Amino acid sequence: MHSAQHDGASSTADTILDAASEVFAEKGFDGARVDELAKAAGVNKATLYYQVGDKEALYHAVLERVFRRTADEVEVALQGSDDAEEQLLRFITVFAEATGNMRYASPILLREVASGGRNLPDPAITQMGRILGALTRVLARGEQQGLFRPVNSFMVHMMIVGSLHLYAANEPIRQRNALRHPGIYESDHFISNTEAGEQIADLVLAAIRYPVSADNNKEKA
Amino acid sequence: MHSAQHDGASSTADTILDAASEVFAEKGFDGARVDELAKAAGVNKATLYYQVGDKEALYHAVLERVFRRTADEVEVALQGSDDAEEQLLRFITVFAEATGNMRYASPILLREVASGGRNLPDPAITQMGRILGALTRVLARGEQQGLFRPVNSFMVHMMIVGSLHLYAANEPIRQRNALRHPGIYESDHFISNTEAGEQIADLVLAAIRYPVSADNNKEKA
DNA sequence: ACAAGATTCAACCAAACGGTTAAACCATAT
DNA sequence: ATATGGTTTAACCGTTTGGTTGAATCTTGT
Repeated sequence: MHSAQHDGASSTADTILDAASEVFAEKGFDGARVDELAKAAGVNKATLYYQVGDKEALYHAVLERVFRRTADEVEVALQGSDDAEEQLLRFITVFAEATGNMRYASPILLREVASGGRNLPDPAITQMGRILGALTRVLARGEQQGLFRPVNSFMVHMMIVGSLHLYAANEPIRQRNALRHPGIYESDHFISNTEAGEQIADLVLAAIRYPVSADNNKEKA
Repeated sequence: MHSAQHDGASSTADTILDAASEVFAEKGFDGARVDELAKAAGVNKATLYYQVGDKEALYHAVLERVFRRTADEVEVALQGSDDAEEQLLRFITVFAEATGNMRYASPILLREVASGGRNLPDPAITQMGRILGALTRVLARGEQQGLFRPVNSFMVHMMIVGSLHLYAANEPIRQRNALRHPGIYESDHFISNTEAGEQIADLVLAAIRYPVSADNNKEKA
């Protein structure tokens, strides 16, 4: 191998992918300029074409990588437990953590859905399928165990993914809205992504779990 | 008024806004071409500039209109009932209907959130606030009435809006995924937007309602 | 030390883009 | 009839854009 890349060290291509993830998240595919992508990665534009390919190839690579990472984290988190409730809790909190840490994930996902998957390559769809599959298995197990009531697992997936991505991506708008109303501070609008995950987990569990008893639950609040 | 517009008839500007809503939904602000916007409206490009203004002004007008329409429908739906549970049900189903009918609404919303509100004018934020405000009042009333447990109403808003917009905008990807797996047909992935609204309403109600009794609920499934 | 391939770069290009212009069109009032 | 002002249009323009090129510069095997 005549590559400049040493073992373990991050290659030029990785540097480009990292930078491109943030630029694409901020500007979207059409809004991002190739000059800007190159500049953000600190390489010449021709280097970008040499290392990754054209703008579309770069975008595809970014997409697959972000979904693969999320899917990996989720699948790992579900190992080592066979209690469905525990697994569901882990699924949601780990998903929330992942989207909170990869700040570019939510904007990219939302834009891609909005465009009808116009630039979504098949490998990226496969990664999304891994995430949905994991949740579906957890819900099925919970139903078998008599813990969860039967639900449309795809809609539960929409609830979890939709609320957490929307909340994470929302942040700039929430900030701006707070500036518009300097008098009042809505603490509900500014919880961390982790807290958001916990609250969504609480709500989703309450939504699908067979209730235990009316009096028990009232005390939780 | 020397305008060519007669009472009630739709003006050239309205025609442009209608067409632009669909083009912007499909392509996004950066992806939409002004020539394309003009062609979709059936007018000359200069007419578009004369009637509405530049590309950004057109986009702003589209945004405010779509959020205003949704907010109007939601607020109307809540009138004529003072039962919080009934109101919450109406909120969700009407919201689902509105996003289902205005097919451009979900892509536009998702893209705008993804971009951090970069092109979001203050009037549009005001409209979003009307929708959130309506839900917040319903939840507060339900809590007062002893029907709902105390929850972060912003996160409940994220759940409802996120899941329904994500589901609606998702459709092309679901279709494509179905083609990728011709053997299996996942009926859960292809319910109508109305049905999706009903399922989300069911889940959200279960999430925030004080449970009545374990045995009662098991029979509902 | 040197050959050879891998990698990076500044400069360049054609096409596409958002926006403008001056002229034409059309309905109405007098 | 014709003047008036709102409205529409084809043609045009300067800039930006994604992508390319050939030369320069590293890296490695011998």
